[in-house]
Amino acid sequence: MPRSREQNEKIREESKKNILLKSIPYFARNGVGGTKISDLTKGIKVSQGALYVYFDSKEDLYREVVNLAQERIACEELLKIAEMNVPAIRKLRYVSDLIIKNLNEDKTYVYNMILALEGLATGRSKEAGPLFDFMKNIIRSGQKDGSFAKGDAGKIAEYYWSVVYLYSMKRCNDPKCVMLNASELERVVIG
Amino acid sequence: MPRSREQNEKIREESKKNILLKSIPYFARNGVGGTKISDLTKGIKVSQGALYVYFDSKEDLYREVVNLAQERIACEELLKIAEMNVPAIRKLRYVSDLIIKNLNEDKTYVYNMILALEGLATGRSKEAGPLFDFMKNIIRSGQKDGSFAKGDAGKIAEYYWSVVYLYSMKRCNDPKCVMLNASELERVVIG
Amino acid sequence: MPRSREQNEKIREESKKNILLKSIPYFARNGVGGTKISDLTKGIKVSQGALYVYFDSKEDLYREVVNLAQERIACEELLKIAEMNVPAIRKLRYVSDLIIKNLNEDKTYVYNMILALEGLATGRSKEAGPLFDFMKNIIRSGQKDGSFAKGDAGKIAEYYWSVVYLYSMKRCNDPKCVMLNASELERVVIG
Amino acid sequence: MPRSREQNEKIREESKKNILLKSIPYFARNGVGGTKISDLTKGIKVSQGALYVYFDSKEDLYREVVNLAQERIACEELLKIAEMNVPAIRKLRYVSDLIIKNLNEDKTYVYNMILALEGLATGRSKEAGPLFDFMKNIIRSGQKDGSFAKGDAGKIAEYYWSVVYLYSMKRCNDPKCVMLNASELERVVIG
DNA sequence: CATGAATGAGTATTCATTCAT
DNA sequence: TATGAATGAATACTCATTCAT
Repeated sequence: MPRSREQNEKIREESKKNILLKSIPYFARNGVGGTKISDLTKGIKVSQGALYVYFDSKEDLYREVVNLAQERIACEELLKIAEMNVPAIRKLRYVSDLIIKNLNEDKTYVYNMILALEGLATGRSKEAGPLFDFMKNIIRSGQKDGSFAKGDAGKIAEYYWSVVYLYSMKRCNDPKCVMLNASELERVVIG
Repeated sequence: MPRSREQNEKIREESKKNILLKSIPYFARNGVGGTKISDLTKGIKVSQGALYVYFDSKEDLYREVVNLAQERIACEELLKIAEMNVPAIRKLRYVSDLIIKNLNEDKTYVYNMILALEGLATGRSKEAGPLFDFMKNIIRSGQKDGSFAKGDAGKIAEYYWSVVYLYSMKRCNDPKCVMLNASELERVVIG
Repeated sequence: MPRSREQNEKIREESKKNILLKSIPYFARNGVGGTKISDLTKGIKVSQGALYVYFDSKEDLYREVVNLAQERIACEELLKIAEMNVPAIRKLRYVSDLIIKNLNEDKTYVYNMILALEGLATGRSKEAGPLFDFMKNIIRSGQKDGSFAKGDAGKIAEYYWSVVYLYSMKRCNDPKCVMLNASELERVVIG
Repeated sequence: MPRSREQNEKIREESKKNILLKSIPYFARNGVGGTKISDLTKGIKVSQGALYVYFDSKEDLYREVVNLAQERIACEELLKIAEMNVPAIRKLRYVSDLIIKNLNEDKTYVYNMILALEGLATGRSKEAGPLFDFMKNIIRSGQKDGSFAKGDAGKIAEYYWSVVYLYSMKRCNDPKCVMLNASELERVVIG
């Protein structure tokens, strides 16, 4: 008996999601150029053919992986902090604590962060996506209430995330390296 | 009549230096993986054979290019600041001004900076070389006289250079992008 | 529907064997250095990529080709002669007849022989493998019963195979050249 | 004052001879394919350019090296044995003793022999040159007086030299290897 | 003529993508 | 659809030969 259209659709979705999720560590560790499709597919136990059913090219896969990583970083847990009714300085601390805690405890979080912020390190900050705007808003409100340093909120946000990115890279290469703490991370914002 | 040994020595040295210098923009813009030897040699107008006379492999060339870039960044002009008889906070400002000025005015400086700090972005901060130690010393002395923020001087130095690195990448991809200014750059150090 | 593991296993084995077998004439005729991968793959109608799926390098392929050639020469037909219950002198004649007949009739046999004995011509007689020991044993037993010449059995075996090798080379370069006959070949052993 | 035509001619001859002589070990050890011009010229302390003044190509140099090696093997000392007024069997022994003695004592002789006989191992026996005819004549006269085995003198000569060639290769690769003695070498001829 | 730096055609090897099963 | 063997264009590297000095 043939599967129904919905079942097929669901299976497709799941297969695709499976590939995306499992690809994250590979691209985070080695970048696009350093990741070989043959290694990747062997590692995630998917045939090369299957991969090309769901994605047009390695680049295409990479783009979708980055999008997924950004979604997973800019998750509800993080974004709802923006809506809290607390001063910007408290928001910033919540955010920083959350990030540092996750980077310390969750290797997958490290990978996602690297991918989510990879655009930063290659000068395509616009691709840093929602995280960028999220932080810019917090900074603006902190500057308004006088608790944050003055300056271009966009540049400062970039600043903040670049440090997060660098530390994510360090954790990725050396998972035992000492993490920065929240006040160190925030210094650039608070001044 | 054959050339003298010294003449040959000189020609060899110049050829090698020529390749190294002209390779800088290629590796800075595209990294090792993204740089094709055939493009590079065509671009710098040197035969592929000549390149392999002076370097064992693409990787070898890249390493030497990075070393050269580090030397050119950690030049006398910069390093003599460390020996000046002024407070750390003044030294820091001299350094920051110098860097920002050069990043603004000199595309080559941007390329050199990217290569010199590439190790940072891949978590191999030790490979950032003399720049790293140079900044650590300034930070330590600034912490001693109380003008700088407390904290692990190594981490803060990394912090500083990571921001420089990120902005260098931005300038490289978009030479018209707005540069950060000295006080923004220093905020993380001064706190 | 995907192939079963066994089907794939079989396909792989056959592909590898196919490459090995078809490579024999190329390496026999031109040696490793004289054989170009591009020519070889074009000639045997296999993509270069496929070759490198099964073999790490040209050298690796060559080694395996030599091993195969040795197996094919030291085949059952030949080796069972050693176990016959006849005097050494009869064994030697059987062996010589078999070799000469095959060299005369079968171009492939010529190629295999060249590859199997190539080690001889480069002074690495140990690599001549089982053929070498096989002949040494016959010679020893012939020396015991007095029908063969005295002397170091190893050296005499080398002698015997070197003549076989030389004639194989001649047949390879000029398939119409006059073959030596069994008694000429055996003279070195029988004395 | 410019050199006279004769002086120039002499200098040319000497330079050329120098290259030829010094190239012998390289080609003997590694063959044409295995010998790199860059290694060769560095080893014999001659510039690459100079080599191409005297020889049109690597192949050309190789041919001349082989010719020289053949001359040096088929030297007066050897060839005058043919004219001696002694039975063929004595001539053969003189020849065998001379060859074996030289192969044992003189590395250069080993190299020359390899080059002189290389044609044999590649089935181009005609290129074995004067040595071939020399031995054929001795064999014919030995067959006439009944002291040698019957058979095609040409084939037997090839036989004889092939063994000399193989042992030269062995000495070349392992100078400590045990040499064969005259009666072993002659067996194929005497029968 | 001598030199050795430079050339570039040639060769081995890799890897994203395709396709028969 | 799923599979992984096969493809071949792309790429790093080599080396006989040339040529400016």
